[in-house]
Amino acid sequence: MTTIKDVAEKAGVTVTTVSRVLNNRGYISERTREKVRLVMEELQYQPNEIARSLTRKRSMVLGMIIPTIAHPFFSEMANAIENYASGFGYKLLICNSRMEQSKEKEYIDMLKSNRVDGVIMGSHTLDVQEYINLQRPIVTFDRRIADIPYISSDNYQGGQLAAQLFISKGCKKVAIISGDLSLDLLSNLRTQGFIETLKQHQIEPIVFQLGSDSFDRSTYDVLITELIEQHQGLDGIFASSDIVAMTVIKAAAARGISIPQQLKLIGYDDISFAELANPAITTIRQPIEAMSKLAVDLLDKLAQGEQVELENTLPVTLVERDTT
Amino acid sequence: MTTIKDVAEKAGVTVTTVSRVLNNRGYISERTREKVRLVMEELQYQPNEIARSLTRKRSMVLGMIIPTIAHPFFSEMANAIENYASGFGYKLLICNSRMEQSKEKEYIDMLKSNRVDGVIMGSHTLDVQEYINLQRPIVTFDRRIADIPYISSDNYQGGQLAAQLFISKGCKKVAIISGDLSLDLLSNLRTQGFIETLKQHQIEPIVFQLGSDSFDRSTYDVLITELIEQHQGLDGIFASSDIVAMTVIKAAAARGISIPQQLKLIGYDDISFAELANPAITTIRQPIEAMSKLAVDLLDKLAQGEQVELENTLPVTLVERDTT
DNA sequence: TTATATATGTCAACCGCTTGACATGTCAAT
DNA sequence: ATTGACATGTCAAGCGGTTGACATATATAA
Repeated sequence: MTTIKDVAEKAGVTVTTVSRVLNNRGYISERTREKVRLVMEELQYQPNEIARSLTRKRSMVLGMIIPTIAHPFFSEMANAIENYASGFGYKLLICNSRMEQSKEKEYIDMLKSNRVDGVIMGSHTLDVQEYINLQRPIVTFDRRIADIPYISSDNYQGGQLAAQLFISKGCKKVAIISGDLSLDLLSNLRTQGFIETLKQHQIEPIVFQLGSDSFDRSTYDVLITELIEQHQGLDGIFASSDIVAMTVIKAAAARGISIPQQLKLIGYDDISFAELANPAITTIRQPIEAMSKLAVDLLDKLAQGEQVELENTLPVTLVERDTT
Repeated sequence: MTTIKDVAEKAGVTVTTVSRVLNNRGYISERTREKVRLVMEELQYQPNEIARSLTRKRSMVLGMIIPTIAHPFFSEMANAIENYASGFGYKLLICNSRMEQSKEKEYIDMLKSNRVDGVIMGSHTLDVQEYINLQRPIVTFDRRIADIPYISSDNYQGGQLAAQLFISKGCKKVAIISGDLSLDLLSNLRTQGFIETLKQHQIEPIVFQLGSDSFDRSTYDVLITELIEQHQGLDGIFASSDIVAMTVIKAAAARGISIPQQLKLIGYDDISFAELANPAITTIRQPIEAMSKLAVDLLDKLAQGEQVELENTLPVTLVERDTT
């Protein structure tokens, strides 16, 4: 590959000069600048970013550790992050932890070794200490860890909104399908908001926990079928994600339960499939785009040594479609 | 950050020795090895991979350029690729071209500058030459470009399978919703296989092209509604992707057309949502996992300077569910 | 005329690690 | 006593760029 030296020689200048046009610093006449640019073109010169990263001590790479990019919520988020971050010149490294501690640890070390400029944590199986040892800008999604800035949507509000909708529709016997409540995740506030709001209206919801392995869809249907069969007469289900909601739709259809007539259903996330589902899912929309931008902005600020807000909670909105 | 020098000093050896235990080369006594390892632990030493990449001339990074990671087909593929590639020690850089030439070009240059060890191209808006200029291992999906190895599923066979299923179900008036046939994509062979097979049975399918911007879902419903209304009495639709199929389901439901009774529907890809849809979609399954592995294997071989097969077509399978 | 901004060059250290060349020393086997 | 495998060290160049220090030359403004 052609190096800066090759360019310098061919252009009849020194590497310092070439470096100057490359980085726009120091004095350079338009003449020289053009000459150098031309040679770069001719030689198809691409500066070696690895070498640059080494000296600059900035890799311009962001790492994102998530359970799996195959999950639409994460893939939509990764998409938004990459789109926005690329505007800053950042690249995005994807790491699928598969919710395994060992993988998560490996990735953290890897990102550290690769001197990424920031880490976005969307998978949280490790102890607090491991994250802190990262020693570089980091933000988490939906989990509060020590002094690490976190981003989340207003889960409590999400629960409230869902509850209020059920109430306004006159539901009497409702259930919430939650994630693993024993995990220290902010998303569990949804359940809290949901329950508390319903209680104010003298309704005691059934709480149904989906295992901790909640990114594994294969067990969903069995569990959800179980829920529906054990609790006849349910007239409202608040699912912890749109994917779970889709499974509920299928389970209901299989039993001849009509949605929304007999059973009302609310999802969570508003991934693009929520609208595509049949019937289209009423859901609590997380502001994925805004959360993604915020993540990048925070990391960028942290990288510049700026202080940032630790708690970043964005509002959710109810998107009513055809399941309520 | 602690460097190899710090480790060497603290362990009372030279950097050469530390480098030796790091890379497992040369003679090293178990004693020294342990001593060095211990110091690494204590100092929380993480070798700077950027520096290593610079000398080794291998970044251990793979780049993947796709229209958008938000599309389930690509996110599932990225997931499979990342999972498999991480076993080789490769990291995955995601690039969303959004089907824009300028972005695609930028990413190609970026990957070149970052000296990635391989590129997976799933977005093809540029001229052949641009890809060749990349000068490093590259594989493409679903497009044949000069001497670049490509991977694709057997699209023609996919079209055949769909056609045969319609025939066996006794469909008489069928349509295919294809992508942009003017693009030089192997996926267009689906249409060919479909049409040719049907013609052998004296059926002339209606071919309906979805614009080239086929990763933009927003226009789907209007177009598909149009198709259904303009061609009353359709009893079979072969959609170019499961997502399109989901839109067909909705459009049909909105018009009271029952699937599969009145209209049979076959999707393509078998993304995980195909099964989750209501009704579950009968589809042509692309072997995403196998294709992904193959991509990594090919790149890895190319990186080692080995020769690889240029044409890599993997068989598809029909997965019959509830829409046929 | 003098001061100052502009334009370029030379030189060399540095980023953190790898690696080849070569020297030296230990220890066990012959 | 000799040989050779093993263990470690020293030295230094190289990967491709960046950057500060300093020198010099020209052009322009005061």
